[in-house]
Amino acid sequence: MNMADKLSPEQKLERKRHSMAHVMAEAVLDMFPTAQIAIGPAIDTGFYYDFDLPRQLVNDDLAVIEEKMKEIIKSDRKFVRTEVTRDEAREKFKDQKYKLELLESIPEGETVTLYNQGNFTDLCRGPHVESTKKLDPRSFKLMNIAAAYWRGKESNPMLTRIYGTAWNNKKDLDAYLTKLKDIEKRDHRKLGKELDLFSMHEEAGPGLVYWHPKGARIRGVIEDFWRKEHYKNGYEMVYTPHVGKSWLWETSGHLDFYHDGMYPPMEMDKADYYAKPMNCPFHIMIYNNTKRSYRDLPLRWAELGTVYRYEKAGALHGLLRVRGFTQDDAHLFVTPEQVDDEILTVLKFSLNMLHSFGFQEIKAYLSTRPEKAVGEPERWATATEALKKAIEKEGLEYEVDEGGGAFYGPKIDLKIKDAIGRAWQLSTVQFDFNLPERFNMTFTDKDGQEKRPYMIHRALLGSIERFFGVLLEHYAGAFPAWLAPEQVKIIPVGDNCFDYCKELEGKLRMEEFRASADLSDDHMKVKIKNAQLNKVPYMLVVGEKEMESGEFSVRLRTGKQQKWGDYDSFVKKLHSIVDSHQIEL
RNA sequence: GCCAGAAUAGCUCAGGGGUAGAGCAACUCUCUCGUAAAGAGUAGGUCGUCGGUUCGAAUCCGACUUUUGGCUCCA
Repeated sequence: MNMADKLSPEQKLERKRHSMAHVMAEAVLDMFPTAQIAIGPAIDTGFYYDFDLPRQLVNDDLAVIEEKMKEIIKSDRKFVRTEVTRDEAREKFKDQKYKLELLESIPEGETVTLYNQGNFTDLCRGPHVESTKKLDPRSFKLMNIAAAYWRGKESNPMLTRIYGTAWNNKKDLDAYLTKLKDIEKRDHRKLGKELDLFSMHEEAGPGLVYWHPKGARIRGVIEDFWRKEHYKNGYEMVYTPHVGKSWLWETSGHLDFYHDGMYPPMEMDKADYYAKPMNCPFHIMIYNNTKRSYRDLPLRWAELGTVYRYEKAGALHGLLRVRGFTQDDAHLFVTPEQVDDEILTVLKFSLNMLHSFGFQEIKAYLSTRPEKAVGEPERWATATEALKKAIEKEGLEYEVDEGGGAFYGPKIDLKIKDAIGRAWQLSTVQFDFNLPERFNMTFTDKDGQEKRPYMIHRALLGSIERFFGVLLEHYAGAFPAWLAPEQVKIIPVGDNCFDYCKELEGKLRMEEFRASADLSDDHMKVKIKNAQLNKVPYMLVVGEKEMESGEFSVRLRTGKQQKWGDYDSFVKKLHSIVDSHQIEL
């Protein structure tokens, strides 16, 4: 019986991908005999291999390497495994400095193995397919050339990495390539430009977002909803400054530990002011403004607080990673007895919020105490237990990241899956044992003792910018009616209907719908096309027929026609869809 | 920050050592139209910025800015 038969389909595919990496290395060495080879593992969608090459690669090289790989695959080369001694391996790779380094890092006592196919031998744990004929020459594609540091360390030499994608067959490869195209079509940067939602400006600073009127409308809807829900759920809103004197950041510890992530200070009146990278210290200032009693707790203070963080230039990415963004932040200050209830409540709230925006598939990640941590172990235990109980009570699927918490407290992160199955982290609920100490926060308990409250930091959407980017990609720009920047486009058939359409627009606006009549002198078909391209959910085409009968036929952005009756029933129907936040049109 | 690619009209893009092109959008005029593109015309660019090479640079070279993909997947 063949070993391979016992492998799961995933393991088999991984083996193929890893073997592909070796095939690619052979092709590259054939092209550049003096190349140094580093590592070449299988990854989620294929494989890569890192090389130190005598010259820079250009995109055209990929096609050449790809052809060579196909030849190698077709020539049916066996993958041969050999066990060798360390000295034999050292001799074999005497010209390959990276391989020698890897060899040294293999623990004593572990068997050293080589894999050979054709003209290529690699220091490798394996396993591999038996022969290149098990690989489908049409199942892979070299994707891009990238740079990577040797062993991922910035101080190490830079290597050339070639990424390839590989699948079981051509069909799977094509499906993957189609998916990539879909991802490209959904790209929030592209949609943001096409739908005129936001922009960034190099003259005015990278990573800083400008919300255009249509983007601002959507953001406004999100924020209004967010505020309303928070009031319903027992929160109060606070507003705090955008800058604070260094005292604040020294006390919070940010200047010690988070200095690199902060914008540099502005000097004024001989004091240094910093743009806030977080809202927490400000909320604590409000807490500490008066003496607090256990009767006051829990306190739940929320703020759409705009923060500024220095992100590495190379890390910036559309709305998903920016330098100025608005957190949907809140801090909960609770007594020890309230922790369990409070955590459960905030988790439920968070799930409801995510559901409202159309995210149904949600997974939790619990991060526990790392080795270096502040705060008494009992508090950590209480907090971690509360988080875990809440997740389990909600029946959420979850993973535990042991020791993965921040030094100041355990946390739950929630990740949603979008329309095409990608995971995004949005919500986070995080205990903080550090700041209450540093700011000496207290409350007076029943017994007259001054005690330390538990402080919980939480964001449901994460940041508005990032959330908006994720939403945009999730819906591919076609927002549900309640979020759409424009809900109804009124399209006159001819200019004899303009007055009527104008009147209709006014009436719909009085109903608080975002509606407008297209009174340009374009032809009707063009108006429909424009509304369609703008992904306006509902189009009312109004001509003599409608003016006479008072009955409307609604064109959905899907192209479907619907009979919604007269004006009153149209309004009623639209209200029911919008007010209930219905996702479908 | 580091490596590599990119930057041409509002947008999408072509071109390329001899001085700038298309489509769409904009503007003007004509058409008044029944569910995704009516016709004609006009205008629009220091070819990202700064420097260098050259008789001549948008084109070649360098720096900078912005942007894209990487820099997490471990023999």
